[in-house]
Amino acid sequence: MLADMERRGVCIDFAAFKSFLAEVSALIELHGARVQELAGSPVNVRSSQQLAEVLFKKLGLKPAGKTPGGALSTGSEALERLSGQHPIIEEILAFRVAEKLRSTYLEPMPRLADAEGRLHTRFNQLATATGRLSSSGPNLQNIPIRGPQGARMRACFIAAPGKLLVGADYSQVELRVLAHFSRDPALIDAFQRDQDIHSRTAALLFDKDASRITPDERRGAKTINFGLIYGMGPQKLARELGISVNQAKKFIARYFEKLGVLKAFYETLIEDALLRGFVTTLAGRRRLLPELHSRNQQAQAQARRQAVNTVIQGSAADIIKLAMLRVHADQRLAELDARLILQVHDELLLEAPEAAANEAAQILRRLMQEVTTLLVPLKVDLGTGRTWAEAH
DNA sequence: GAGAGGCGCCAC
DNA sequence: AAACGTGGCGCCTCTC
Ligand SMILES: Nc1nc2c(ncn2[C@H]2C[C@H](O)[C@@H](COP(=O)(O)OP(=O)(O)OP(=O)(O)O)O2)c(=O)[nH]1
Ligand SMILES: [Mn+2]
Ligand SMILES: [Mn+2]
Repeated sequence: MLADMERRGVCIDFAAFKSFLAEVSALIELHGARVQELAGSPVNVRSSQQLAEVLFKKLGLKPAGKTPGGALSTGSEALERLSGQHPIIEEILAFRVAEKLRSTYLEPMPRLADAEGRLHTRFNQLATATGRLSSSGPNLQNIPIRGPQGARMRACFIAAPGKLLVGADYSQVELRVLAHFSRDPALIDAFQRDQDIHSRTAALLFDKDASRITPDERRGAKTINFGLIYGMGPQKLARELGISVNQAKKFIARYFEKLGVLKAFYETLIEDALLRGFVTTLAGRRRLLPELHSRNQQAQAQARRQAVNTVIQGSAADIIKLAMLRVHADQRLAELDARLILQVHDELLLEAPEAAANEAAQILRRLMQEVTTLLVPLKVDLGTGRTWAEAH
């Protein structure tokens, strides 16, 4: 099945890639030149070492953090803290955004397409610790989606002439899996009422009605929700939310206030993992976590977070893999000539003849939702269109 | 020129 | 950068 998906590939819009690349290249020129001017001496903006030299020695800015290797960080989160202190910061950040698009997506991908204009990834089955697939050569699981540039990037991936893309993505999938495993009444209740926890968190964070939340705001809420359930600390939360560390501590306390059963589940899961030396997913996949017994507190804490994450992320991976087998085996989808082309962790993308797309979408949704029965419903969001931007 | 490690950053 | 986790890839730097 995965080999079929790899062989089939996905169609790309060369003209869209080309015009996007032209605009992005102009931005790289512009911001690159401004960085040179503001630095006062030639500097390779692509070199974090040279950049640190300019920012923290020449210009005397105060470093906002260090890298794991001990160097002064020039990562975007560290630079944003210096925003406003010197105009070069904004220019570096703008350069980086454009350069990322050029170097990772816009230049390489059109060159990798075959004679029919299709791009073929590899779906790796043994590359992750949790049971997820990975994608490489090129990676089609990390195509930009955020902001206007994200939408434009996704619109570069299209259906073949006469066909449509059908996208299906599990709603809040790891929160639902967590509700199932933990049996926490507050979580179970939320999903039995078909609530959108990401939107709810976004509404709280941005202080607006849940119905008026933008996709990017909702993505921000995901980071908070998954961050918190997988053990994010108050310092990072404070930074994410732009609040004080004390406020962040209170936020975390309030977040888990009504999730006592969830907390107890974490305890049981860790106890069990300590005893056995591994954790187990829904389908029985195991991950060994020897660091749970480490004398190094940091390594042990990391292993605890990994234990929790692996059960949930790995079970979500089990679920979609099973669904993919059902999709592949479905007679009606085969008759319709609706074919799986991509998997993006909890999303499936099919290519189907225009006239068949609607029926294919309904079948796909049903297969995904009903692939297994949890204590909460599995919900699938659908999209259909000429481009991946519309199908997501 | 190849390969490794570090950094940085895209996605889920 | 930080007590979220899971990935892959481009560029730089250093080594051989
Ligand atoms: N630990 C962690 N996991 C994440 C993060 N982003 C996504 N994931 C995992 C958990 C998600 O349920 C799963 C699928 O990602 P999606 O973007 O589809 O989000 P989700 O399904 O939760 O919401 P949605 O589809 O928008 O209703 O990937 C993250 O920032 N941290
Ligand atoms: Mn989803
Ligand atoms: Mn998704």
